[in-house]
Amino acid sequence: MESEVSQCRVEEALGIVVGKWKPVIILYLLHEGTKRFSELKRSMPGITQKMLTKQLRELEEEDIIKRVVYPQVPPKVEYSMTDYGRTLSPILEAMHEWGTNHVIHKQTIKVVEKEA
Amino acid sequence: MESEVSQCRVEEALGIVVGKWKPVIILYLLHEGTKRFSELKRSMPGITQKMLTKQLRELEEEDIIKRVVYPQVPPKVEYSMTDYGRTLSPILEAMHEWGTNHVIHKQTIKVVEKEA
DNA sequence: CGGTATCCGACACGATACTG
DNA sequence: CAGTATCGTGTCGGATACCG
Repeated sequence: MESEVSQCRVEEALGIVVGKWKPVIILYLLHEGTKRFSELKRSMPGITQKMLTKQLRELEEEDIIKRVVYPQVPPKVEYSMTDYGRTLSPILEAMHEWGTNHVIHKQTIKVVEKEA
Repeated sequence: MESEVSQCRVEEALGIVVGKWKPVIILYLLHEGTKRFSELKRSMPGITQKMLTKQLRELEEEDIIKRVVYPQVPPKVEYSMTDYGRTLSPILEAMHEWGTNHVIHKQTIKVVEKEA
């Protein structure tokens, strides 16, 4: 098996989860199930409607989340993970765990550097 | 356990591996061991010296890779993964695998859409 | 309620040239 | 060989305003 740099498919996965709010959205929907647009917005202080809409559309485009519109007034739109989207769960959880540890590791590095 | 959006640490991990060439560099060093700057450059067609240097410096900064300079003429610099950097391996491999499957999945989606 | 439309700044990335 | 330095560009994300 040749170690061909050109056939690295990490970018394919990264492209899905990269984005200021995408990991948060995915983890939130994974843990909380189905949520309305306004609930998502309320759960993410600082996000603008434009950004939330954009990130949701991109995730929907990649079949990670499902968007259901209820034709009524006032409008109601619900978002949830697709079965396929749920396959991202191990990766996201692994990154969350690694990231948590990394925060600690960075402190360790700084201490070592100071002692040197 | 509260599902607090603000304490999502996925970004911490993402910040390390995001970058046009970082996943490629990491996977290459994971698989091939220690490599010189020129070997890395030769293995990544299209990368510029500036970008390679920058990505390597950032990975070194986070203690993912190790940089060893041999004080001689002409210069020789070797790069390799740190033990800590190797802890990224499961995540990178998982993303590579997921990404490989995603390429196939996208085709499936398009077919389904056309039939609809 | 759940969106669009428009403008704008920051920065990632690239091309190119120069250096100990 | 293994880098800097400089300049240019496109995309991402934020602020703000308006709409069915």
